[in-house]
Amino acid sequence: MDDFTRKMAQAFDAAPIGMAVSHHRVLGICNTSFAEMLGYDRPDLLGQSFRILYPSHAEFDRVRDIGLKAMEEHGSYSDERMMRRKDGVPVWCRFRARTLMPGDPLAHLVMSFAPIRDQLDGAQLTKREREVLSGLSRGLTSKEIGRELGLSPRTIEDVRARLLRKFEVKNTSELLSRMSYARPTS
Amino acid sequence: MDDFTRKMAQAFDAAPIGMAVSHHRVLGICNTSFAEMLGYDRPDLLGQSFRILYPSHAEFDRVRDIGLKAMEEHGSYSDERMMRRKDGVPVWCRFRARTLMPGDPLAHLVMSFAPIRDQLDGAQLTKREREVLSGLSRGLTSKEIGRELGLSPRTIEDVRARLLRKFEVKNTSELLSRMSYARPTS
DNA sequence: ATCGTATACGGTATCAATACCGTATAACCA
DNA sequence: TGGTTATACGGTATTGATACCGTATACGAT
Repeated sequence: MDDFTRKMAQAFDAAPIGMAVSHHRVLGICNTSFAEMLGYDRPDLLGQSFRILYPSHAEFDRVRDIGLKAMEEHGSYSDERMMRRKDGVPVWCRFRARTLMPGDPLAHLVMSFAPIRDQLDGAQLTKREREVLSGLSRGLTSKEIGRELGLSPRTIEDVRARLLRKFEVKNTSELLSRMSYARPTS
Repeated sequence: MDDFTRKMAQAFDAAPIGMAVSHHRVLGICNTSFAEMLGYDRPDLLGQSFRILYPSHAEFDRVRDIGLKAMEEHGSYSDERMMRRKDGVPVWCRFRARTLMPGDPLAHLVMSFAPIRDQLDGAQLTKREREVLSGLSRGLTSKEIGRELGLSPRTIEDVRARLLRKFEVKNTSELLSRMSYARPTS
């Protein structure tokens, strides 16, 4: 066996980002990061439909055609989407895909999934935390976010402090550099 | 050779995100996306020092120890950094790394590179601005960045202010959230 | 039922960030 | 040659962030 092939396979497996290959929305192979990100043991995923990795059947249907045109034209596509962990917890991901068959993109897809909150390890954000994070990413002060949400600035500082603890970061700048963006989902 | 290995190698190669493996800062293997992102033909990269992929020797030295501690503790590290294309154009990237040897992290690294934006609103970052931005994304204060770069904290504040003006943002938090790839540009 | 956590708010103290004022040098460009 | 920008540094003044102290309610889990 070719040494390069072996090394590339090892790199795929150990990649610091979730990766998977699908054929017509059925998972062919994936790496360790991918299985871990979604809370599965890898063998349980092989051959499964991607249906189980989305929050709902509707969402699964919805994302199918998204990006099809881009992949037919450019061979690749990227967006942000919600995935569903085995325990039901939603995971926001930066999703990237490249098709190996531009004529029928879904026939052979190579995808990468980068969890947006990669330092959090299972903890999820509360509604308040998402709301505050949204304000912070827009450069608002605690006072301004408080006004926006109808709360005392002190409360915003509490939430902010909780975010810093959760992510084990020193300040808001480091927090935002670890996150992409957060919008309130409810 | 088993079929899985072959498929994983193909997935590595065709991944929609730049990937590379290094041994003590020398590139072992990389995929097509990685070579394309940096403007090289892949064969020209194999066996090369990562030095040529950074904007300067100083930058190359500077990023070496960043994240070492995190990798010793958690096995992985992630930040945002500037890479240098073959034609000299800087590329701002989301960088992720996992080490296969936590005792000596640089000995065997698997990395992914996701370009954040090809041009930052037309604004080119100077060397100083990149250095300061790097510190800010790690949560350092002006005083700490000044120490790291051997400059007065006042100078760091000047550079920081220039960054805020360039990107038309209110504060450092908004700056760093705009630098994140996942945030839709306004 | 008690524990932990999220929520919400008050105070105080300290440090950091930001915005101004100023000077100065060096580089580059029209 | 003058104009612009980046670099580098000093001062001061104000606002913001962060870390503590405290209280209180609500809710879910063990």
